[in-house]
Amino acid sequence: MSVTIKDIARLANVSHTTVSRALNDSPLINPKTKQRIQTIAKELHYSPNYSAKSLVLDRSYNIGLFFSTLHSGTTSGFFHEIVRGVNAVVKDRYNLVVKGIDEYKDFRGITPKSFDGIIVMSQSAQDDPFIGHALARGIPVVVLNRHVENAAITNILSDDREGSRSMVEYLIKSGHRRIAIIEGKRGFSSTQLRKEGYLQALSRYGIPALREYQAQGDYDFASGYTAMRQLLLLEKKPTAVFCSNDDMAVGAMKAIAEQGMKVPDDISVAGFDENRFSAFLSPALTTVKRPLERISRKGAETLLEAMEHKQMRKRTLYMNTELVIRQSVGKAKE
Amino acid sequence: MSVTIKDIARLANVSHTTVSRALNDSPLINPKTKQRIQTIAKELHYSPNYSAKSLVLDRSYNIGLFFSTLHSGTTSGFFHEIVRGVNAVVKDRYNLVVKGIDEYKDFRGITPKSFDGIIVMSQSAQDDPFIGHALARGIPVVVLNRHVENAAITNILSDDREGSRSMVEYLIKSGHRRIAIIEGKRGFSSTQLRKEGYLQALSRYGIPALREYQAQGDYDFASGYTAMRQLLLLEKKPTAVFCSNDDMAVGAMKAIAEQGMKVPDDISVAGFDENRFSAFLSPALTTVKRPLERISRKGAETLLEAMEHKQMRKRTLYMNTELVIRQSVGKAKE
DNA sequence: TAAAACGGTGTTAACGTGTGCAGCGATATG
DNA sequence: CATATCGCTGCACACGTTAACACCGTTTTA
Repeated sequence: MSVTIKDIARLANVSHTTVSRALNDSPLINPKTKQRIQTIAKELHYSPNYSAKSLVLDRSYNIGLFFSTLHSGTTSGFFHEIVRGVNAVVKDRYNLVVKGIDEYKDFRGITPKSFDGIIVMSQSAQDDPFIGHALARGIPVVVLNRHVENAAITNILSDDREGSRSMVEYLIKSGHRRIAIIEGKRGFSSTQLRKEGYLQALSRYGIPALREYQAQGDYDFASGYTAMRQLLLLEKKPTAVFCSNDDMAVGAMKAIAEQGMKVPDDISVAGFDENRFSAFLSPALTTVKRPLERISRKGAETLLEAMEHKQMRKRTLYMNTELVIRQSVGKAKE
Repeated sequence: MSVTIKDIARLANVSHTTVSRALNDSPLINPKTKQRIQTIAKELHYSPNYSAKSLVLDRSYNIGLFFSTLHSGTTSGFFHEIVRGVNAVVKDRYNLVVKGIDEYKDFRGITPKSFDGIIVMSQSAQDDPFIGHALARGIPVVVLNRHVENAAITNILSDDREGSRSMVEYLIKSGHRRIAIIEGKRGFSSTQLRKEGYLQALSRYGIPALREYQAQGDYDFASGYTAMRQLLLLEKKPTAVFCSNDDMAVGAMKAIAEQGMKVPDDISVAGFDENRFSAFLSPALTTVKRPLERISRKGAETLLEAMEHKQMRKRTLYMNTELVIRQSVGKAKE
């Protein structure tokens, strides 16, 4: 069927051991023999059987990239950016296996023999059993996007609380006092942190946090729309809305437009994430940039390094968020 | 280190052969022994070494999902939807390896031993060497999104030409005569097909296809914006613009708004793809729905089936596109 | 000049599974 | 009662690769 090192050995009149060494560029082998073997291998289009390599070398050549879910709450832009960032680092050195944690009935398949390392893009504490399992099995783990207290994990994330606080402070400095929030998916830690930032900003400026200005969303377009409609029903409408992500901001702007109101003249809208489309909305969206590509690259690099040294350091890396000021936020009128 | 069938065999006082059979639920084994072994295995948290299984069973447990590229021209919504669709079928039966073809320097790593099957989400003829390689190695291949003439390939795609033709016909029926197109990424076959549909529609209604109404894009938001700006510079502005995907339609709408014009009153905009956000734009985008999730699910199912029967049928499946009429297209004025 | 070192190659076992075949005792058959 | 059948289990090998160790002829060293 497919050609093995034994086939090459036969043709080169050497043992398969010599072939193995030659192809792995071992210094033990005579350069001329090595050359001869390598050309034969090339002619036969030899390529190693990775299952066999895996078995003896005890490496799977797989890296797992796990999302809490591939569905609700994981936006397309987010997903795309992460996969892209990780793959850019991993290249063709490893197979990148992309999965949603919620696709697994049990985690028996998650073993050190199947995954040389794992990156978890974690949204909520629901992922902890998964992370714990991987860790217990001795697999090097990097957790992105969420802080997890543990002995042997590197965390890489943006400081969402800081980011949303500075955004809401920006709204306040623009004169807004009636500021609403559309929250993210319930149970996601990013939801919690962004909310906290919002509350902190209000509290710093002595603005009371009104319950009716806090609307639940789930990070999807539709939820932003629905939540905004609710907010617009209020007697004392907010003059500014902080949306916990850009997708919901799109939905919110839709709801506003439907009422014949204008952004930012009648109401200001701010987002979070800096999606690719945000600059191309009308008006362009003022938002908080989260360095997702950097986070994922750094995560992949950290993992590869740890895999090499067989040592994962416990540490937490924060990547700075950044205010992106565009046109969707204006000065408050009154 | 980790527990193997031999460890279990020792504890159960049987040979590892018996353990192997018991765990694979072979009818040869006495039910009581089987039961005993299975409980021991469970207690020890045994999970098979897939590298070893792979070696002897000659299966990798990997399915490759390859995109032409993970970068320019592959939109986030598209990417997300495909990965989601395929994973929904594959579940935890296989590892889904997600890669961009352009990440490979050479294809030596693409062998039947590394991939039990491959799904190619193909955008252009540039992928043909890759597809040819996989085929030559005897790997079952399903190609989505593009038609490839070959002996042993199943193609699954939407009829983009048909879709764009019916969209442009809809524009014409709405009274438009000066209809522009913003094309997709150069070299992508979808770009070509959608253009053809546009031209066919015009020709059917005897409307001349003007060169200055055909603007180049690359499927990204920014390119839609830039292209639309060009179109708005024309003396005889188009009254309707067909954008080859929804992302570019967003960019185009931005450019229109910047000129103080309104959609659809001053100019109509149509898209293609039916992205998640399209309903939430203002105005909501009239577009062509491409059944991406269905395509990817069907692709995955077809592949799995072919892998089981070790037989890939040559055939081409077309999935219907669907006109989604919303508010971004209006009646022509004059 | 004998012994040690060296460069290059082969022998053999190992990694953890699955499987063809032989073997065993108990039961059914002639 | 001898033989065939049946149900269950184990032996031995295979999959393709790497690696510890042995080996052997040549060169260096004492």
